[in-house]
Amino acid sequence: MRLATWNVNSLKIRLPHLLEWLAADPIDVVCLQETKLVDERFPREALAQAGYAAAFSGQPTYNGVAILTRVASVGEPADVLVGNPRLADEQRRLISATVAGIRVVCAYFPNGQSLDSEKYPYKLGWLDALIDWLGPQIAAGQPLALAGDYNIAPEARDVRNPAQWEGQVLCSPPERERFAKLLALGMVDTFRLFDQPEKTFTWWDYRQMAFRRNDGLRIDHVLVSRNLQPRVSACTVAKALRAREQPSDHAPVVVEIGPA
DNA sequence: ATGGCCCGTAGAACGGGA
Repeated sequence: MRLATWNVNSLKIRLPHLLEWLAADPIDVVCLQETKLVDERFPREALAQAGYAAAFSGQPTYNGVAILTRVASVGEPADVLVGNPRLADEQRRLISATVAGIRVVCAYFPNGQSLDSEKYPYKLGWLDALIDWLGPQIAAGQPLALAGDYNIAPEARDVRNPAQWEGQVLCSPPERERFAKLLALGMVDTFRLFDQPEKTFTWWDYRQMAFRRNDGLRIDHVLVSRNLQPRVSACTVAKALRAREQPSDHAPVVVEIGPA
C-alpha cells in the first residue's frame, strides 16, 4: 500500500487538487494537515464519492488534521484517537487510526514562530509529550507510521540555504534533538532509506518565487517503526502538486509499504 | 531593503504560517 502526508493549507481551497490527485494516483492512506475546517464542514461526501473514508479533527481557522483511507484497498480507519492523551492541547494537531495493521499517526507539529516567541516552548513541550506518548507504543512492537508536517528540517542538507536558517526555528538544535529522539525510539526516516535527488524539499515559501528557485526545506516526513522498515520500498516527494496553479506551499511525501 | 505571498476571518486589515 501507499501512504502519503500532505499539508494542504486549507482543505476547502485544495479539495479540487486533492480529488484530482487521488483520481490519477489512488493513494491508499492520506494524512492531511492544516485542513482549517470545523468538522461540520469537512467534505466527507466528496471524499466518499471518490472512494475514501475519513477520520478528522478540525477547528476554526487554524490547524486541523485528517486521515483518509481508500475503502476498496484498506477499508476504514479503525480505533480513531484524537490528540495525545499525555497532553492537554486545544489545538487540533494529532489524529491516529489503525489501517491495515499499522498504527497511523497524522501530526501537524507546531511551527514555533521564532525562538523568542511563547510558541517556541509550546513546540518543544508538544514534542516532548509526543515522544513520551509514542515511546511505549513502539517499544511494545506496534507497527507505526508517524506522518506529517514536522516543522523541523532534521539536517543542514534538508535546507537549501543552511546558513540562512541555522539556529532559526525549524532548524534549531533543541528541535533537531527532539527529531533525533523520535528516531531513537526505534523509528527510521523513510526518505533517507533511498537514494534521493539532490536538494529535495517538501516546503517552499509562497514569496520570492521560492519554488522556482527551489529555495525550500524538507520539513514533512514519514517515520516508521523499525519493524516496518523491511517492507518500505520507496519514499518520494510529489513535487508536481506544488507546481500547480494555486498550490499548497507544501508538497506531499509518498511512501510505499509492502504486505506483511 | 529583514519584505515580498497565501489563507481565514473578516467585510478592512491582521494574525499566522515557515
